[in-house]
Amino acid sequence: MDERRTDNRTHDDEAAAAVSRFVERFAAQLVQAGMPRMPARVFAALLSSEQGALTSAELSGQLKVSPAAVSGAVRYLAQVNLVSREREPGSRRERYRVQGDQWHNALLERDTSLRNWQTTMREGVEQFGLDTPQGRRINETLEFFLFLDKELGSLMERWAAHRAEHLGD
Amino acid sequence: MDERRTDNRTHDDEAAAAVSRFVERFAAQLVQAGMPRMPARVFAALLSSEQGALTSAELSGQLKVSPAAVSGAVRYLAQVNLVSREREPGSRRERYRVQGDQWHNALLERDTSLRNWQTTMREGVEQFGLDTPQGRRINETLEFFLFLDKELGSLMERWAAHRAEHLGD
DNA sequence: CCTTAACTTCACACATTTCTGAAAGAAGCG
DNA sequence: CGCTTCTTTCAGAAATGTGTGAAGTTAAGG
Repeated sequence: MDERRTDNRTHDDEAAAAVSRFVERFAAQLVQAGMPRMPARVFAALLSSEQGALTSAELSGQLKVSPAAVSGAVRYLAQVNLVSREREPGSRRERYRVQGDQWHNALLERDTSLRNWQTTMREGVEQFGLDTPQGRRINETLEFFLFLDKELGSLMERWAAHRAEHLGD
Repeated sequence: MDERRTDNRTHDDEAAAAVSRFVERFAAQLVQAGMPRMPARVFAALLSSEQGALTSAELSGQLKVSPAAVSGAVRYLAQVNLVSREREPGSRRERYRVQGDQWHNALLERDTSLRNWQTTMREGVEQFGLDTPQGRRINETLEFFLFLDKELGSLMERWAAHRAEHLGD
């Protein structure tokens, strides 16, 4: 691991490879958590980029995939509010940026997902009735989701506070 | 266990179909949350069953899949601690049971998953260093996971309390 | 022991998902 | 306008995932 100042070429390659290793590991974890592969890789690359933003071409080059793949991945990420698209003024290039702190929120998927669970569970309770073991079991799950919905709100508030305090204003 | 009435047949079929509809909807939601298809269906069926437990044969019949498929699904579910296997004493039958309340915990994946995130993020911070924007960004994510780890503990305690009060005694 | 029921493993077929190359679509700039 | 550059769409190829039948493994019960 003794990399002297031989020349910039190998040095840069090393660095790029190291970044790539982290990106792929990060992406793998996102995949495990249920995110499709390419969106995961794109997101990890963005988060690991200096500006927190990259162009389509940069992503395409760095991840060694076609522009088409990047396009699809970005569409997905934008849909779940993990990246925003910006037009660079004076160029046709589009720049994709990670939503700095909102991605923590997204991880807990509070918005729609939780509500969907609630309605599904409510239907189950209705169907089986509280006079059956199944009904009561499913009702408990419903209550759990209601509880979560309530609690996660204040949890994120506490996070915002913690964050402000720790990382400075 | 026996057929008495003439209309029992249609009545039972109705009921079974209704259960099936709920099971499939439930399963679909689990799939959307990242669970493989067959494990999702098996889990939903178990949770919707009267005893919260079914045998391999019952699952196979109810879900209209081969025993092999059930086997694979159960292996997955056991691995993520969503079901436990029980041997029925006087028989070769195996019985799979939902982990009553522990599945709520599992949903929040506190155990291993969160730790894995932490180590991945730590590696990222180390690699980029806190003197880079990337490093700081990833560090913030690391802090978020540490925060979550801490908070989810007390959240689940509160849930246990809420639950005991509401359904307990 | 041997039989047999119950579950598991494995190789393969079928389906779905995911990525690519090609072509069409937008938007700056001369 | 029309040229050029970047992005998106789309059909299809490649990769992955998923479920089945058949053979293998384990253990109950004669």
